[in-house]
Amino acid sequence: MIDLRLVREHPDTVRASQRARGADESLVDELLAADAARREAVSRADNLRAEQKAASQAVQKARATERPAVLERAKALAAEVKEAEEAQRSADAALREAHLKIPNVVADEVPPGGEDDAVTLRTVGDLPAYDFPVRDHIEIGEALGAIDMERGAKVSGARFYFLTGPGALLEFALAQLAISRAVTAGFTPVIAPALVKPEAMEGTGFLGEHDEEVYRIERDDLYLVGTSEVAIAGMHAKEVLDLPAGPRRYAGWSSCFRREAGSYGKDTRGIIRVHWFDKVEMFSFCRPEETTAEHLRLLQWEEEFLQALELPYRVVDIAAGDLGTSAARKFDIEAWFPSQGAYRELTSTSDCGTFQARRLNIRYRDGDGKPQMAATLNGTLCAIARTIACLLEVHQRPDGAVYVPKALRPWLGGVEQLTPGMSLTAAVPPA
RNA sequence: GGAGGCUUCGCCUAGUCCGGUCUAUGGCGCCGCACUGCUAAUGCGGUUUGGGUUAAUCCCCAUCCCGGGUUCAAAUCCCGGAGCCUCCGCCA
Repeated sequence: MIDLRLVREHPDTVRASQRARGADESLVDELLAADAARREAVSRADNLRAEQKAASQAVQKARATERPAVLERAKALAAEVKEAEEAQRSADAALREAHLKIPNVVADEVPPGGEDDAVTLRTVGDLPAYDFPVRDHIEIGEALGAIDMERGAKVSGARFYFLTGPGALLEFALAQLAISRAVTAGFTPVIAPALVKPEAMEGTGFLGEHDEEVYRIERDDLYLVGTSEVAIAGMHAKEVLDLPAGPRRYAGWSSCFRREAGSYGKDTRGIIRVHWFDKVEMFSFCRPEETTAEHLRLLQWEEEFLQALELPYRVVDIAAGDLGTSAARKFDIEAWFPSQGAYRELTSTSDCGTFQARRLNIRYRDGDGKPQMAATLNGTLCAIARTIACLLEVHQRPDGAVYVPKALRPWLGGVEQLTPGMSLTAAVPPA
C-alpha cells in the first residue's frame, strides 16, 4: 500500500510512477476520489455518534416526565448512526480496494521501459571456455545421478524433479554455505512456514494481478509461499519493532512453490523453472531512510555468494515496467549458463520501502518514541535448484565430472569434484 | 477431533455475576517538573493506538482478542470466530 499522504499531496508523482510501470494512471484519481468520499463519510458518522452519545446520556438523567421524549430522540439518532456507519463501512472498503490496486511508487533511479530494458550495471568473472562439447545441467546431472526428471514427472508432474545422491548432497552443502555466510554477516537464521494465511500473501503483494502464480489450499484458506519473504514479512505483522541500531536481518529457509502459469514453453527442460524448490532468502526490516544503503548491502552479499561459488555473473537494474507490485527498485543477478550461452536470473533483491509494512502494519519507534512505518527489503541468497543447475553447467569437465568450488568443499567431505559413480560417503562432512 | 479455562491502554492487574459519571482501577516501568552538594528517596503531573478536524492548539470519534447481534446505552448480555493453556483421543 502506498502512502495516502503522498497521493494527496503529490498525485503527479504517483501518476508518473503508474505511467513508468505501464499501469493505469486513472487509478490514482479513483484513489483520490475514494479517499475524499471516505473522509466525508467518517466525519458524518463521527458527528452523529457524538450527538447520539449525548442523547443516550440524557436518557439516564431525564426526569420521568421527560423520559419518553428524550428516549424517542435517542432512538431516532441511533437509527441515523446505524445508517451512517453502514455508509462509512462501504466507503472504507472502497478506499481499501482502490488503495490495493496501486503498486509501489517506483524509485527515481529506476530505468524506464519493460522486460528488455534492464540496464547492466557490471559484469563479473571471466566466461569459461570449453574445448569439448558443452552439456546442459540435465545431461550432466543425470549422468552424475544427481537429478531425476523423469521420476519427478511420474510422481508429481511436469516441472518436478528428484535430487538424488550427489544432487541431494549438493542441496545441503549450498544451504549450509548460505546459512553460515548469512549468520556470519549478522543475519538471524529462520526456518519459515511454507503455508501462510491470505493476509501474509496479500501483505507482501502476491495476490494482486499475479495471483495466478500462487498455489492456494482452498479447503483451509491457506497459500503455499513462493518465497519465504512472505512468511518472514508476516512474522512481524502488527508489531512495533525496535530498530535502534540499524536493520533487523533474517535469513529464511523454506520450500517455495510457483504455479508458473503463463510460462508454457519457457525453460521446459531441467530445473531452472520448476513448481517447487528450496531457497535461502535474506530479509531486512529497517527505517525508511536506510533502504537505499541496505539494498546495496543485500546485493553485495548476493554477489559475494556467487563469487564464492566461482560463477560468472552480471548485475542488472530492472526497468520500471518489470518491477513487482511491492518493489520500488530491483536488482537481479544473472549467472552464466554455458549450454544456453546466456546470462539467466539466479538471484534478485527488491527494495519495498514502506509498501509491505503499511499493508502488514509493521512499525518501529523513532527517536521521539513515536511509531512510524518500517521499511522492508528482500534478496535471494541461494535459490537451490537453479543454483545447482548453474554450478553443474559452469563447472562441468570433459569426463562428466563437476568441479566443486572451494567454498562448498567443507560441506561435501572435502571432495574437489563430483564424478559419476562416486562414493557418497566421501562427500559428506565428518559424522 | 472432544471437554474445560483464559485474553483489559509496554508488563502485571481491578472491573464482567447485576449494562449507564468506565471519560477503564491500582502497581511497575518510562518521560517531565519540583525538592535535595551528587545519586538515591520523595512529591506533583504526564504516559494505548488509529482516524476525523485544524495554520497549530483545542476538540470530536473509535479502540477492553476479532466479527456480528440485543439495547436509547455494551469491557459488562447473546451468537460466531481466533489465539494461548490444561486434560482426553489420534499422530511423527
